[in-house]
Amino acid sequence: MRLKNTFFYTLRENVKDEDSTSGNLLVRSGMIKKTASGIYMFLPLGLKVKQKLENIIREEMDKAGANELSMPILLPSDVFEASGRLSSFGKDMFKLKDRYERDYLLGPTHEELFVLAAKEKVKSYRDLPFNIYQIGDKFRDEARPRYGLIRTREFTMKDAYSFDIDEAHTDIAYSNMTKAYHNIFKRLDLDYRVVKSDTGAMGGLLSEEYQALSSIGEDTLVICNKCDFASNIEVAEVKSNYEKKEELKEIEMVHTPNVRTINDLVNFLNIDINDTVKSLVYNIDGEIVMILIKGDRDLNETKVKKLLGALDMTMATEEELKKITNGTFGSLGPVNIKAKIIADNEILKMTNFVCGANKEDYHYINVNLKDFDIYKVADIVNISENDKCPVCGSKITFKKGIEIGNTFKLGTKYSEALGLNYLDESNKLKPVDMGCYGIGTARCISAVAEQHHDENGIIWPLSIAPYPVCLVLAGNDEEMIKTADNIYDLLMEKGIDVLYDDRNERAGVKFKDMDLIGIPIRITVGKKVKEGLVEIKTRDNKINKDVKIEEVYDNIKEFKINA
RNA sequence: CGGGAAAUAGUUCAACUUGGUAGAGCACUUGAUUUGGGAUCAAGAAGUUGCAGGUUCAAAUCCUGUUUUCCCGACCA
Repeated sequence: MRLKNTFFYTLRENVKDEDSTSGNLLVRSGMIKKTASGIYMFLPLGLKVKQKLENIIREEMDKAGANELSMPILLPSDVFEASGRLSSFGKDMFKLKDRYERDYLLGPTHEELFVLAAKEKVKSYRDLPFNIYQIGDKFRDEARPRYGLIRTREFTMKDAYSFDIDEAHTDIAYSNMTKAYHNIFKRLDLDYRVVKSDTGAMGGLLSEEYQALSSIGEDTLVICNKCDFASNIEVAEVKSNYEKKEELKEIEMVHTPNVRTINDLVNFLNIDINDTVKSLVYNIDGEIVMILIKGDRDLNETKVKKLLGALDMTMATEEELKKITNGTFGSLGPVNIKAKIIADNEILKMTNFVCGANKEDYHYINVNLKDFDIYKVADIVNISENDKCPVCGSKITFKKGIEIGNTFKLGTKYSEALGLNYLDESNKLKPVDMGCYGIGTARCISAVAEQHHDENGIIWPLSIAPYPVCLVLAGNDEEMIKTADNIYDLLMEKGIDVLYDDRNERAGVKFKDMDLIGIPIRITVGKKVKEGLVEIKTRDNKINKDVKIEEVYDNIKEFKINA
């Protein structure tokens, strides 16, 4: 494409409403533009990248035997009522009414519709297995959109669903998808990890996430330095070997003026943080519950929810706190509390510890298990970098990741809720076993830009660069123009998509722009045309050489652009 | 949803404290000189100061409301 007379622009300065490097680069290079919080335009260059990425996904999905289809975005609410997710998605859904006041919503996800589609086909075990997918837009009213395309309210996603007769067969479909995912993310040149994760609102048996490593990642990944253990922190098991055995002393109340936090407490009483217990009060599905963890630990709400089968948990308000104690937030403890108590595993190994006395400015010392009743004990804290790998006991490392894809074994949750059954060989009615596989396509674009850039701009991998090759006309005498025109015509004829910068700009401006938008291969037609030479340079600076004009195509061929 | 900051030309910001003709850099237009890493000089064009109300002779500036955006946190298949 010739740049002159096309919709192309770049910005020299960062914009103020983008918070991430990748977001700013994508905006400055004229690929995307924010319309409202979490809503973006895709401009010509950005759309090219998006389409290339989607085509890679499409190729790999089709190769894996999946069939593409397209689902509507505007959905009647009752589709979600049947599966019970109208309430579990809650505020995240964009809701609207039609002219007859009937309830509709913009689809935040499409499991229900895919099940409805499958019901049309599936009658017998002979109709299974199959895998269907779409690449389409989802709408979620995120509380806090951020980081460019990483967390948006309208976004494109590939979602695929496998349908099988039982779990064993879903396993086959699942590993098939796993292979396809590795192919896809390798082609995008992403540095990523596969981690175990929470099944969350999806429900189901197993969930794995594909996480692109990045400092702006919103997820914390726990990775073993030795074995292949890798997990999202929200489900990483804590195997603590903490234990302290002492002769039990008698509980005693002490005056602790202005002590509010665990750190205050440790400093004031001059004690080991391991001898303190943090008491947290939560409203869990309407019930006020106290949760006990060792003073240096952070609570993992995902684990608590899973333990109780709860949907919603928020920290108690002052009003809610008053229902169970006269104490205030800085002085809570389990002794004589009027609430169920849930304790972390480590609490059982502690003796003579310190906790709040449910009376402002007072704490108990020498508290022991005999001083209160525990309703449930479980692993409910976040793993820390000081903990050991729960599988092999080696050292672990934390990394930040952007969730670019996930895969679920759903089991029969949706097929049972929505009546997707088949007749097996013995004429028995059975629910279909399902798997579900997502990729956040727009999010991948940001992840790639986040991992591949330098101070001058984006460095796209060949696979999704808006154009693989740019041709810079660095001068305006006739011989140069003629040479550049010829090269352009030749390469286009050979099927190579060239971005020809024939603008009436100085060479420096063109170089800067081509670097910013990140075209992987640059051909420069300049002064050396007189000697019969042009320059070939790659954006990553690995190649920078002069070649004979008649050998340009042979050189470009070596990059295997259309392979 | 809680806490904080902000909204002025396409964009990044100034002017607000102490009310009185809204300025600059980048981008844009024209001309000259330049021409391989975001050129220089000169001359221009560009704004209902987010919106609505109020105070005042006079409001970008003070007051009230409202909307939007951003940040920290909560939340988040």
